[in-house]
Amino acid sequence: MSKIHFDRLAASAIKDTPRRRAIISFFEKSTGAKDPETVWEHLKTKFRRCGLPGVYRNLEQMVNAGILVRVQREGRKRYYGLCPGCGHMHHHHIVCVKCGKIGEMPECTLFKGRTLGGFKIVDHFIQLSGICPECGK
Amino acid sequence: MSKIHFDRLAASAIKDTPRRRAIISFFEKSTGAKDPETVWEHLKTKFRRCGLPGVYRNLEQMVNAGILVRVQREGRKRYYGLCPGCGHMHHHHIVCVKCGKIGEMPECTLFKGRTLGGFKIVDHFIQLSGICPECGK
DNA sequence: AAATAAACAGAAATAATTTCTATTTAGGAG
DNA sequence: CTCCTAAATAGAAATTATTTCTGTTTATTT
Ligand SMILES: [Mn+2]
Ligand SMILES: [Mn+2]
Ligand SMILES: [Zn+2]
Ligand SMILES: [Zn+2]
Repeated sequence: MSKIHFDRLAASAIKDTPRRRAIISFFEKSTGAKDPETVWEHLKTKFRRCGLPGVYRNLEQMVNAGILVRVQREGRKRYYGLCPGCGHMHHHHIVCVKCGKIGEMPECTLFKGRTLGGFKIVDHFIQLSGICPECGK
Repeated sequence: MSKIHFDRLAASAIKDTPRRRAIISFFEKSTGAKDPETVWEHLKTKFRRCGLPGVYRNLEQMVNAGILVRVQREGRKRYYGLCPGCGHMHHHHIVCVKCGKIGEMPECTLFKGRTLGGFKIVDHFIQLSGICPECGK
């Protein structure tokens, strides 16, 4: 219910449009990560004219703006969800394997400036999956 | 030059075929991770008849057999390379951003049995990128 | 209100991967 | 060694996610 994502949208370099607000609202009202087509299905009920390419564009831009996260799951499809730590620095995410809810791994200094088998580590990507508190009950 | 990958092929559930041997040889002779089409281009010079779907199938099966690794890079294409730790347990890889060479993160107990923000961690995927010893010179 | 730049729709194209069917090949039994 | 069966394969076609393109609309600045 917090407005951090709307605030972030307003503060970002991309424009604050009805579509982008609707995308945030959709993610807030539903649980878990969604593929672009699912987001589109919803937007079509809100806007008379609405194209899938626009949804792709917006999702990517909102990731760059730090509002959304892109999560990697099985298969060759992308999924997006609200970034819980919206606006913070570099961090990683954990996705619930049951409901798709997204959690967060706030600080990560695991690989900072380290070397591994002679390789100097320059970047790292971590994708955790797990069971969220609700699904674990 | 070690035969671990051929040995592993012989020991695995999948058959030891000329094509699979040729795939291993190709990776041994060249440096770094390759996409399926690149592997195919090479195989076509070795076998008169050779189809891309077969290459896809073999690459995946050889990953399951622990001979190859699938690496995630930018874009929506897959890449494969020889698994240096071929036959060992669960482990992660580091890819050189310059030449694509694959290195290894042998033991990983970072997330074993842990909890993160209420999520019980059940699986994790780590993809590191870096600069290999040769490219670092 | 006019100008400028960003957002957008809709159609079409692209590119990677998968599916399908018929044919070939490898490894085991006799 | 020869036959048998299951696995492997080719080649064509289909699928699917994503991207590109062009013309129009919308938001923001002046
Ligand atoms: Mn990190
Ligand atoms: Mn691990
Ligand atoms: Zn859950
Ligand atoms: Zn290198």
